[in-house]
Amino acid sequence: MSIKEKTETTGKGVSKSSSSKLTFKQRMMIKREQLIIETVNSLLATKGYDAMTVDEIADTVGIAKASLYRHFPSKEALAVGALVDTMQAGLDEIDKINLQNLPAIDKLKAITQWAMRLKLNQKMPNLPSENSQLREHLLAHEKYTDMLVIMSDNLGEWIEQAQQDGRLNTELSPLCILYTLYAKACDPVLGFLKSSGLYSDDQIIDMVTKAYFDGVGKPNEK
Amino acid sequence: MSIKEKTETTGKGVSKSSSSKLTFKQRMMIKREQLIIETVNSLLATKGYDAMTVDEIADTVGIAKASLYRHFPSKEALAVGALVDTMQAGLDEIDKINLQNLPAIDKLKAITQWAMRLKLNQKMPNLPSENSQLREHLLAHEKYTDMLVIMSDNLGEWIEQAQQDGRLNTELSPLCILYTLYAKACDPVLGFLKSSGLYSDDQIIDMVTKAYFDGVGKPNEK
DNA sequence: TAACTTTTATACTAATTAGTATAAAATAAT
DNA sequence: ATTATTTTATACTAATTAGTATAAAAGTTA
Repeated sequence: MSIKEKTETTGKGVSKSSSSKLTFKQRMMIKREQLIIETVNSLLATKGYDAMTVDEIADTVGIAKASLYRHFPSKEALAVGALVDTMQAGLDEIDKINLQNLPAIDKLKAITQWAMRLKLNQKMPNLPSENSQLREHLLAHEKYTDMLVIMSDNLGEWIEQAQQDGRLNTELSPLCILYTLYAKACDPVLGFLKSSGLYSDDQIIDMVTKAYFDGVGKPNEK
Repeated sequence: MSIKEKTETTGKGVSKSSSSKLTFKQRMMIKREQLIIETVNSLLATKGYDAMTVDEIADTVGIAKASLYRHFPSKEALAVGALVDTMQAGLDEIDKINLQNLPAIDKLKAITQWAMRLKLNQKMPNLPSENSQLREHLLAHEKYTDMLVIMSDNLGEWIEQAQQDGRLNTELSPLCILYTLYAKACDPVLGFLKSSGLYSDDQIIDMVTKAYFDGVGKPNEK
């Protein structure tokens, strides 16, 4: 491999900031890396990290394992790459929502529903379990933690604004609301309701949104 | 091993119905089986099925692996045993609650809080992920599915009663409420709030109960 | 003490799987 | 066409781990 043509690999992706001058090869590289990430996200969503094998990823993507390892140096790097990608998608969505001039409460509903739809489509990776190797790695990964902080700051602002607007329960601390909001992204209820076959995705999202914001208790008298 | 003294093993436990005439050995057997189950539940709660190893279980219990396999024939049987045990504890708790003459809504709060406390104490086993081997095994295990049906029927009655009492949101289907209730037993929010170090267990349970029944939205004006 | 049972420590097997090495095949570049 | 590069298929290593075999140690019963 000539130095001139050396492309950025190992999941860092071909840096998007390096102008629009990309060779055909680099384009293909990016395209395939996206496909890999999507596959890993799907497998993380359905099977979880431990049960997902690298051979399986390669087979699903349709490339040789050796090629996979030219993009990402390890299974953990694959998972981290997928989680970072999903986090970035969340940040992008937050930016998009911030462009519209909505009340804070509606911004919160919008991002919650975005996450739930991802989960329903089995594209939301499962969080690694509490004491896992992967979790430690994730929290040691600066890019990921940076993104997590940015997202939490942004959601935190929305939450505090919504409380000031009198649209969020002020008996609950912002931290508690933040965590419960994150939890919607991995809520098993969505999958259960879906597999019941009784509801459309939209109905499910509607129900769970109501349950979350209005509570399951005391009937809603409109 | 003489036939006379053959004790029930393999996780079925020494049948409690077989009178109170138990030899010392049988007592020890039961005692140890309980210890094993507790250990497995704790490991399932903290690490999950895949990351939990049989050697680890044996070490934690403090017995040899061979002895472990005299109680349970496989790793899956260990996990199923632990899940059945937790399910039984839930059914026992439901019976206990049914003895008190509470409004249905308070029964629902009571069982929810019982489950959350178990989770906070890291004794609530994590549900196996959607497409896992263990899940299939569980759903093929008659005892477990029977218990699940009994529990769901009982909770379903409470839910419908509470809706008739005007204490549960009637916009939500009983099925949706049932699933969200089950989800409280594995809600990651509890662990997050705990690890923040800001709240006592009671405070956490109080907050999450409020969030669940009253909703995070629209402030509670009492 | 002597006969019997259970537990333990240890070492093994067989299966799985992350990651690597290599040579052939395919693709691209000149 | 020829050269350089990349991908692929295949096979391998090394580590992990579920489950078993075995003989010594510990405990129980008579």
